[in-house]
Amino acid sequence: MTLPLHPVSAVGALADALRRRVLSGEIAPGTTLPEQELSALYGVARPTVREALAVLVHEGLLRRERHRSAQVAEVTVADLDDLMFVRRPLEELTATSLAGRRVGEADAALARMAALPADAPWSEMVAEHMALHQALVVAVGSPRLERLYGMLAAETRLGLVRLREVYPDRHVLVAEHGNLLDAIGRGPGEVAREAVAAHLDHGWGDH
Amino acid sequence: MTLPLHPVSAVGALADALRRRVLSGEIAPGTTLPEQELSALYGVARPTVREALAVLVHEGLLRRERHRSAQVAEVTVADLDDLMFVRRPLEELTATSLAGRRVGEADAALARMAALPADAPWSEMVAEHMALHQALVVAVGSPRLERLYGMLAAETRLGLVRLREVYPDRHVLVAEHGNLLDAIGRGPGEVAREAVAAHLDHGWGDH
DNA sequence: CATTGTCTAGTTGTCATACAATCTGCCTAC
DNA sequence: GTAGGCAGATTGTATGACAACTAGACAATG
Repeated sequence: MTLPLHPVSAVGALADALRRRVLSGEIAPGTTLPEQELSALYGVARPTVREALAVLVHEGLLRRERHRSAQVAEVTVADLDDLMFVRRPLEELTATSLAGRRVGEADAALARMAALPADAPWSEMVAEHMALHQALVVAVGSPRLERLYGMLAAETRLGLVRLREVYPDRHVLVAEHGNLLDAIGRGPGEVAREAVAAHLDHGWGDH
Repeated sequence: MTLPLHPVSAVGALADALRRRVLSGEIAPGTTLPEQELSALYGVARPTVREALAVLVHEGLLRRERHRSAQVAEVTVADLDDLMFVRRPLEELTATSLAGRRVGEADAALARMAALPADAPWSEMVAEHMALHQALVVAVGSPRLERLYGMLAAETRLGLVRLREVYPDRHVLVAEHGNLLDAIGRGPGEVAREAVAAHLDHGWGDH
């Protein structure tokens, strides 16, 4: 078996860089991103910029209309609700599929989350949180589930960054995910599914 | 409210054309699609071709590796299973969300399906079938559900074209979908969900 | 005053061309 | 027969250009 080592393409690198800046909040929602400007800023050709923008548009981080500059997406409360609406069945599918299994990668992410110092930036918490869910999805071993979840992941993360108030105490977040992993690892499918439901309900029913 | 009328872009038109040819089976799985060739064939520039290919790759119709021509995806049985695996929760979500509603567009698609002459090409059957499911998804009104389903739709369709043997008698297909729409329109969420499960189980448990 | 027509500047959509990096297949040498 | 290397083909990226389109300002008209 050959290991896929990832030669970075210019588009990929640029997409990564932009994604990081958007997710960190450095580029505010609504900001326009003219292609020329990015081309000059990063020293790449405009077609390269276009492809990178297309990637981010597909991820839901940017929006683009004909003959108008790409804009950083504004995430409304309605968007977050919609996001949860479609995320739920996928998370449930993940949990029931994994029922009875313990996912090492997810446990590791939880451990890193728990080990974060109290004054660590919220964005790191979010990053580990996403890594945990991502690990679960990958463990299922369904390429399409992974693709679908990936599409939602970036947008979810963008939303989380803006909703940090939901979890005033970070320990609650850690504990909740501990329960989730336990329920998946221990119980039959039904238990795992309920744990997911409880988890998703917590921060989202009210705002 | 502004109605979105969409002027066709060159990329969009090219993507449509290629999609049609792939889905109709005119271009066999495994066929390579060199960019130059397409560029010359359709009389558009290579960057335009690249963007169009990127769209189809995202839809799962084509696969591309670095420095290799794009290929029409081969749909294995494992792929179809995986496809159903992720489609199921989304279809269930759709059905439960719509429970108690009758979707005019879906009924119309069903009617068109029933009206197809016995010797109509199978691909038309497939097209109306997809239109029906698409109509249901759209009726839910969740932009993200629509996006996710759209990603799976093209691939599903590619698979259906190769599995026409599942439904030797077309009337069965029509009847089954009639039942599905009825169950959704009539019953509470649970009934609708079961109807979906029954529908998806039929052609797929065995092959 | 409100509406409409027009102009201008800026940005994107597309094209043409070119070159470097890389893969593939074939050919040669051992 | 296998290893090594060469040539052709194809993609990845860059450069430059022009047409199409949008938005905003401004003048003309009712």
